[in-house]
Amino acid sequence: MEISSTRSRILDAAEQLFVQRGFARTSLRAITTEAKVNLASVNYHFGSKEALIEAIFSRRLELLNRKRLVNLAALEKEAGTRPLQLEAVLEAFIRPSPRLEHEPESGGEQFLKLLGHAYAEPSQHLSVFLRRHHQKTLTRFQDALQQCLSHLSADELQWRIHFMLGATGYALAGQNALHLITSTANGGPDEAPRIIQRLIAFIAAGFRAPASEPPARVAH
Amino acid sequence: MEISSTRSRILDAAEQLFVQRGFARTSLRAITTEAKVNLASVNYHFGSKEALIEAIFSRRLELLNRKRLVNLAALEKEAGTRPLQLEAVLEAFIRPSPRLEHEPESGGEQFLKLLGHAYAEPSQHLSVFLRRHHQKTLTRFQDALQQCLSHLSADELQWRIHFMLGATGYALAGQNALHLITSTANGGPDEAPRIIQRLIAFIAAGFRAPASEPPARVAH
DNA sequence: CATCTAATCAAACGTACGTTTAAAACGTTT
DNA sequence: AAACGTTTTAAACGTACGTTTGATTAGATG
Repeated sequence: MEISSTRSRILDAAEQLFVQRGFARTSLRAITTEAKVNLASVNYHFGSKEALIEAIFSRRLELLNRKRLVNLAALEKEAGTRPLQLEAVLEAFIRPSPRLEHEPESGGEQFLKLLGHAYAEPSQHLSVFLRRHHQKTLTRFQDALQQCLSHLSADELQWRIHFMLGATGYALAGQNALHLITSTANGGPDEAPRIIQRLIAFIAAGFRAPASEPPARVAH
Repeated sequence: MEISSTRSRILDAAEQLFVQRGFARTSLRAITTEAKVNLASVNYHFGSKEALIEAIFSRRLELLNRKRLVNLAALEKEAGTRPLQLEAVLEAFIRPSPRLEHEPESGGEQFLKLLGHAYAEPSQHLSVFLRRHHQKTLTRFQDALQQCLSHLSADELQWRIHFMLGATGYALAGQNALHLITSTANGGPDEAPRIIQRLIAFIAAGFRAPASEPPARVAH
């Protein structure tokens, strides 16, 4: 049973165009032309452009975060009473990113770029929406990481998670910064597993760093 | 001699509004109203909205990258023939970020948020512009880092620089992700030095991680 | 076959936008 | 004070946008 060809055609076309051009600079007319549907059908099926954007994120994020939680649960089950391995936890979090394990059927290869846009986008509404979607997953992983890294205070851990999100998002979302450096590294399509491996090595070391002591009060 | 009160008023107002609302959703009318100047003066002084955006970035990035290079040069001079210390190089790069050493006179406190927007913005024109501005600084720092980290291949180093940029930008640009985690960490205004210290500890450890070996070819 | 609901369609609406124009005001030079 | 280039101003232009409307079609229900 197909829920509505029109509905999904809009979602697919919109996602693709939003990735390429961003939210504001992608018009409903461009979306409906690409999707080969009538202009009014967006407002009919979704209500508004903003609601369409949310629908796109819901579709991907639910799957993404579910996979992350499933991975983590499997990890914990396998470990039994032994402590979790840091790298394994990180991999459980990062692996499900749509772009990495390219899933052609779901077409979500470039979705992470969209997440990047969303976090940079200063729309209050959207960021509240994203927070709601991520919260459960993040607190869950925070607990798991705290177990691996008992030498870190909760504060310190949160900051490092923050850094991890930044490094991950940036690494996966764009080639932009890659070419900032005169690049010898060409990102072939199958470099993805290599990137994730490098990323995890980098982040794991960052997490394992000794807690930084408070800054000394300097006279000037 | 004041170059033009109108010109700088536009730059200041535009920068502030762009940070708050993004590029696309900030109209010239909003900018000129905020700046208390005539609508047409933007096109008179800058030519177009896009040129205005570039002017804003030029103003900040030139100062930012100059400071970074000056810091690095001072570091090298001080070190003489001895190898540079990794943390010092990282600090030379990150410290000049306008938000951290808040310089009220230049008003660039929130400029990093704008950089975040720019990198997420899929406008080809803007990203080319930014690349041009950053290139010299980044290759310079890449060389310095390579000296500190001779165990890393050029490829591996570039990726780690990439990760660094992500973590840094994300950490400094937004409180967004902070509150993704149910946050006990409240970011007081003078937490900035603490953040930078944590950030450098995290990144330095990431850089020092042993080079990740190529992934084993798995049958499935 | 009649009836009803959901979906599609072409067309139009109102608005907000970046940009242009042409006149006025200003400041400096002669 | 006259002439000139520069800057400011109010008004308008044309366009592209998100959304709404009302008619039409399609498919299910009785």
